[in-house]
Amino acid sequence: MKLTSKGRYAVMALVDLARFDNINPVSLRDISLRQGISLDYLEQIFSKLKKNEIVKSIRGTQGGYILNKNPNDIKLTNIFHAVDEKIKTVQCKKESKRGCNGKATKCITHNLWDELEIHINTFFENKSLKDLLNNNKETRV
Amino acid sequence: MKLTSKGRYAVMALVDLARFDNINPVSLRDISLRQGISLDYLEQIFSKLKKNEIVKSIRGTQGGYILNKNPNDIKLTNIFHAVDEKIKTVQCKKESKRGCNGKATKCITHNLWDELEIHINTFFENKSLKDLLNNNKETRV
DNA sequence: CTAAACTTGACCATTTTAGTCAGGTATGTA
DNA sequence: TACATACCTGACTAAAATGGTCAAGTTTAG
Ligand code: FES
Ligand code: FES
Repeated sequence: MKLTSKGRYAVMALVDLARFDNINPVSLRDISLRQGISLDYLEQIFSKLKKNEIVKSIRGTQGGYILNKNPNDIKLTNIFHAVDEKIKTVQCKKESKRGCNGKATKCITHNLWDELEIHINTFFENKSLKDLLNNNKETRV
Repeated sequence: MKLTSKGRYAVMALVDLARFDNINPVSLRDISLRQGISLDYLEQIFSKLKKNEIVKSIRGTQGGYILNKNPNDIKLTNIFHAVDEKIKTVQCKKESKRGCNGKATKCITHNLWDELEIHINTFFENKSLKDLLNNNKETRV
């Protein structure tokens, strides 16, 4: 059970972006340098963030990305969803009536994993980009 | 972020075992049939559970496995640890002072992932095999 | 007009996962 | 004592996921 770097980088990059986007759009190049993430990889990630309306892009020289929402309204859930970082604890398809073993009933641990998934998602729903900014300022002082 | 089937099967098999081990040891063959898990794969898993003193084995005809502890004392944490199902949210080495980007300080999201890891582990520490048995009985009624 | 920066899509090496396979060894029962 | 049952061990591997790179654009400020 581990986090993929896609989700990790997405959050990292957005925190960086949120810090600097007050004045000008922020270029991926800058984020790449500051956070040590490959530029090509960042492009993939931001393409998805844009499709999900979390950021806006500005083309041309001096272009870059800016947030499309208030940091307080961008939850980790939104970010993870955007870059396909899925929380998958159950093996079966949730909608299906069949269990993961192919039987007609759900397996004996199905409810447990479902509970776990809710537990984790709760964490993500309660964290916004704003929280991370504050948190980071605190630890800086 | 997903659970591997090693962890999932381990818990599934142990719940099955806990239900039937009152009278006789339970053979992997039976668990395999009831839960639809490959026998060869179960053997790998139980080898680890045994090394970690979660189950005991009885060889020969009519042999099988029995729990080595009270179901109330077997937490999900113990099971996951035994089969190497690790929760890995941070990228960096925790003990190291360096960040995941190779820099001298921890990255701006490190604290967040650490918090997440604690959040998940709390869930596992508070769930015992006993809870799962009860839970399952309840949903059966 | 040109350099900076976004855009798109194909491609790929490595690692992890989820097992299988092939041999054992121990022991209760007939 | 034979033999079937069930544990035990380690090597092997196909398929999927991961974590990127590479190439070839388009857009626009200056
Ligand atoms: S995880 Fe849903 S049926 Fe097993
Ligand atoms: S996750 Fe620990 S430094 Fe980035």
